[in-house]
Amino acid sequence: MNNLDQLRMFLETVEQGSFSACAKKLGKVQSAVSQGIANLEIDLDVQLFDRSTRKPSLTPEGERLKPYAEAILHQVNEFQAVVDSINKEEEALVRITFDNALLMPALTKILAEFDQKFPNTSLEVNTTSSLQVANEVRLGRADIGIMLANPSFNKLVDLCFIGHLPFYAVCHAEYPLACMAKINVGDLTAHKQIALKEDRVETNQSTPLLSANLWWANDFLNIKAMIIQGLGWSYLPAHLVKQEIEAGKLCKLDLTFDHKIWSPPIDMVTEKNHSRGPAQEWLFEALKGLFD
Amino acid sequence: MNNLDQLRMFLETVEQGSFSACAKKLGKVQSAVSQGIANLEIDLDVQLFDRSTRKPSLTPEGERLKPYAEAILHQVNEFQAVVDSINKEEEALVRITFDNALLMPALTKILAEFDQKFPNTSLEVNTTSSLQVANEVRLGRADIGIMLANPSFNKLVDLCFIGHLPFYAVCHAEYPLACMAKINVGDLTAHKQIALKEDRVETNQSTPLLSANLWWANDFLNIKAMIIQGLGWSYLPAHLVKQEIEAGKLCKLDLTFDHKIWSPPIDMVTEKNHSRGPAQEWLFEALKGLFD
DNA sequence: TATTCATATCATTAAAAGTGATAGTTATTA
DNA sequence: TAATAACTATCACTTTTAATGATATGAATA
Repeated sequence: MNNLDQLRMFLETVEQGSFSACAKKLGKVQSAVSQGIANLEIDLDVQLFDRSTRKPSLTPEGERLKPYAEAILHQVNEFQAVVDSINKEEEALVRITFDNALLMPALTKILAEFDQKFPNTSLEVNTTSSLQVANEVRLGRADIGIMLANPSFNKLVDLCFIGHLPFYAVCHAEYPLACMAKINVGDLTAHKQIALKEDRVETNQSTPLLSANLWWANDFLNIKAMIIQGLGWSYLPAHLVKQEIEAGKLCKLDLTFDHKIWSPPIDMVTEKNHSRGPAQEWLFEALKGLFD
Repeated sequence: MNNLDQLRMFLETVEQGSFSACAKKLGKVQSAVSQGIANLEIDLDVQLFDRSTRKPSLTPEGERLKPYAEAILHQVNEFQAVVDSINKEEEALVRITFDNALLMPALTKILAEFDQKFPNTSLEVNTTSSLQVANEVRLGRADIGIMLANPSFNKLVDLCFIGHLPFYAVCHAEYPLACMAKINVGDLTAHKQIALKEDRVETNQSTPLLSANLWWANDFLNIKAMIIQGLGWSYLPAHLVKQEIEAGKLCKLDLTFDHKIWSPPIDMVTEKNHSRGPAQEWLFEALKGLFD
């Protein structure tokens, strides 16, 4: 086997039911198809079509070979798709790293759209702490990062503000604070607050520390699990607790001093002065609308 | 993409590390490869090799396309293998049906060898009762059958004696008969025998019925399960109970009247006056040695 | 620096594929 | 049944594509 055009004729003739219709479809003259398939049959030493009737029909051997021919042409199409992707200068790989507090439905939706638009570009998705995000980008280990904003990085990477991540102060529905109205700072001191350990040296926590009795965790999912156990209260990303609040499993605290929802700013991070291919560019623009 | 030879040159050059070595390997002159790859690059509009050094090395784009090219050629090889199979007149499918008492290691070993010898021939394996086996073959629903011999079929199909299937009389190690020496027919009457329901009208059972208290089952595996439960004793194919006897879980009965092991004859069945392709022929010959 | 090994290029030749005309065959229909 | 329409096979011819062999050039090696 050496000639893909002959395979195309083979399959198109099966599809169309005649050599001349196949020729029309493939933009050739009838005799080209007639000879092409005859040559294929000679090459393989296999009779593919039964020509005793007006319309050529597959022999059992042709029937047996058809799926194999289809598999070849399928692979050829995959190959061509990657060639086209290369010629559009699409990246082979885009790497995105974000704080795992940000793994929300709106984000995974964007990734799904990315898959549709760039089927030939691989995506590497990593989560880490916000502090590490900027580092990963700066060291060239990620192309795009998303993190809780932190001014100490603005010299090392390109930052782009994309919105606020709303946090709710929550506790379990059975926890004493759950049914309490108009909670003030003093009311909290007696209760355990579970807070994110952020390793920030120079700047504040992204959410305030209000209770005297503090526990720490390095991941919001850990904190959520402890809150569900009824161990205390905490500020948690709204998207992480929305379902549980609606189900009545967790409660938002009625804090008198939180005039509006606590919402730390979120930055998108890219390497300084770095050009982007179309896939990365698309993802960059899409992520700007993450909080819309 | 239209030219598989160019893809072969592409991959062989990567393999060999040079155009001239590739040419030697593919039986062409160096300039053919040089031009062939140049044409491929023009056709794809993708630079595959970096020629700045003495030995051409893959560009990142070439690296990215390499596995796709390999996939195409892999499918082409599969295609060619089936073509070769067809030209050796190998069957697309061979169907074998046998009594499920015969599903023994020696048989599955033969099937594994078949897979090695005829990778492009599908195998359909069915089990049924011995009585049905000959019918399946006669009606053209199986190519080869194996069954407990039954003379009533010798007009309808071709029969070929291939050996004896040894049966052991067994019971559970805790069953009263287990430790009894020199059991005679009278000793058995008081115990429950579990026998295969064979639906034979004209001929005898393949194993004798000796107890007055009889239970029936249509599958040796069912009988085995009941024996393991300690429900009674039975004649079972040796290969089905060998392990359990060695493990001391089941016991062979010490029958005074069974001078030698009970071993009904096994016949191989094929359609009358029917020509066989090479795969079926090989399987037929291999199965003759099933009991060696 | 000379040598070796490898690639690119090119004119030429060989092979393969496509074209258009024609004749023959199989269904359809008048 | 004969005429017609719709296909396919074949063939001489043209066009396109691939292979060849010779030569020039450039990179590694000693």
